[in-house]
Amino acid sequence: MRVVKSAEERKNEILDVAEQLFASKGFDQTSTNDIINEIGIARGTLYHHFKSKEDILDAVIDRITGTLMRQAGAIAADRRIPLLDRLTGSIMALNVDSRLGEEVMIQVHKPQNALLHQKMQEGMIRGIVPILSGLIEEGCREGIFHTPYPEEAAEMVMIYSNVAFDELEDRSPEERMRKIQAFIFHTERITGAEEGALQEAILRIFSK
Amino acid sequence: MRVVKSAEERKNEILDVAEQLFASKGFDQTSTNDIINEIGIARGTLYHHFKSKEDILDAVIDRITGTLMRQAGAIAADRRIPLLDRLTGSIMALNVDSRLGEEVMIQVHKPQNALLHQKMQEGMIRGIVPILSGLIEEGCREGIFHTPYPEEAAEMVMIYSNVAFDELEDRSPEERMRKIQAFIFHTERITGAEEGALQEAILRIFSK
DNA sequence: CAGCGACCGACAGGCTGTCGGTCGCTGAGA
DNA sequence: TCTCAGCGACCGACAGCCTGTCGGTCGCTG
Repeated sequence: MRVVKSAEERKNEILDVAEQLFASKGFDQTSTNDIINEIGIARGTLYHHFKSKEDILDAVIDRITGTLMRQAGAIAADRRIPLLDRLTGSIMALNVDSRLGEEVMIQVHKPQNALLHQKMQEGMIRGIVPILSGLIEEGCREGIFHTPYPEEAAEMVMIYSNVAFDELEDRSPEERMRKIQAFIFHTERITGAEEGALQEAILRIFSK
Repeated sequence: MRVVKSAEERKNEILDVAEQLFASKGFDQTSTNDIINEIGIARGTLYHHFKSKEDILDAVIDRITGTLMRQAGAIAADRRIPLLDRLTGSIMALNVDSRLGEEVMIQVHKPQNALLHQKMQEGMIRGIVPILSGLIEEGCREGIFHTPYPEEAAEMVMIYSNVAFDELEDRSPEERMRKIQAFIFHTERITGAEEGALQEAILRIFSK
């Protein structure tokens, strides 16, 4: 049967299904047949809306990173919140909640999803680093942070949290806690914050 | 024509060709046909020696990371060299020379080679982090470094250098220099070294 | 000369992307 | 209000790849 929808509606429908399948099986293991069978459209329709399978992946990632960046950006720009809390808050916004990409985030780390992971990481870094480095610069002017390399500092923090927390899934709770503690400690050192300052900010967020 | 070789010889022949092809075209873009045509063997022969295409990739990566790790390990263990020089030396051994994997290293960063890149990174981290963290612990005992998290410090330094220097290829020389300076600066901060200490060690290496 | 293991190549089954053609919807003109 | 042309969403067969399998061959060695 032939059901016509607007291009935008159909595109989103494809992205929804693709995101779900990529998340549960990985990109390589998901065939375009899986996608079109799930939706009930023909091969031609899929390729009418997207020029390749990888094009679909890119669009899925754009949607997710866009959402994450908007959330992080909103926190970073909210001047009612103390600066340190904005920094920790926007980093945490990337690794936790975010309803939309949640499933993807869980599966993203499997070895099979290398392309997904890499593209996502690239997109995140491009989008988030400027936000974080803005916060760090602001902190330098306020005397909270001290570093001649705010941008690279942001980059280092982002990259580490992205890669290292991937392998956290299958660790013991103690190990996880240690890694997180270490991450906070190193972020303080890199940004030149006072020791324990970020730690406090994080406790402040959780106590709410 | 039928040429019989020992299993080991044939395996290495396959790995040599695969490494070269993966490096120049990427893993996904290299078909098993490319490999067997280049060597002049049949499909069955390839699958007699390796159980899958990915198995070949794993073997290629093992060879490369093994070589790099041996080099870095040798430097790290050479007690005739000052500790700081051993640290910088073993990190540098991973990103520069290494004749064998050179071509691969150049192409590894292309977006298409995501799987190659990720597997390589994982292997490197697993192998190098213990070496570096050993050096850092040693430095802590000597009073050169100061950190409660030597292992995570090593991890952070390794991950960053692996990811961030990927995108360095297409930057201006000034930007590169800045990134490298920043990396050294942050490594000092993370390890709790005196500011400028690593910088000096690196200059010492290059001046030879 | 037997047996092992390196080697062969046809084949099954799956994949992506293409292309000529169909059909529903919309809006302009009668 | 009716008609009809054109646009764009949609279809599905097909070409041309791909990986991995399997029964069988043949060289070497003891």
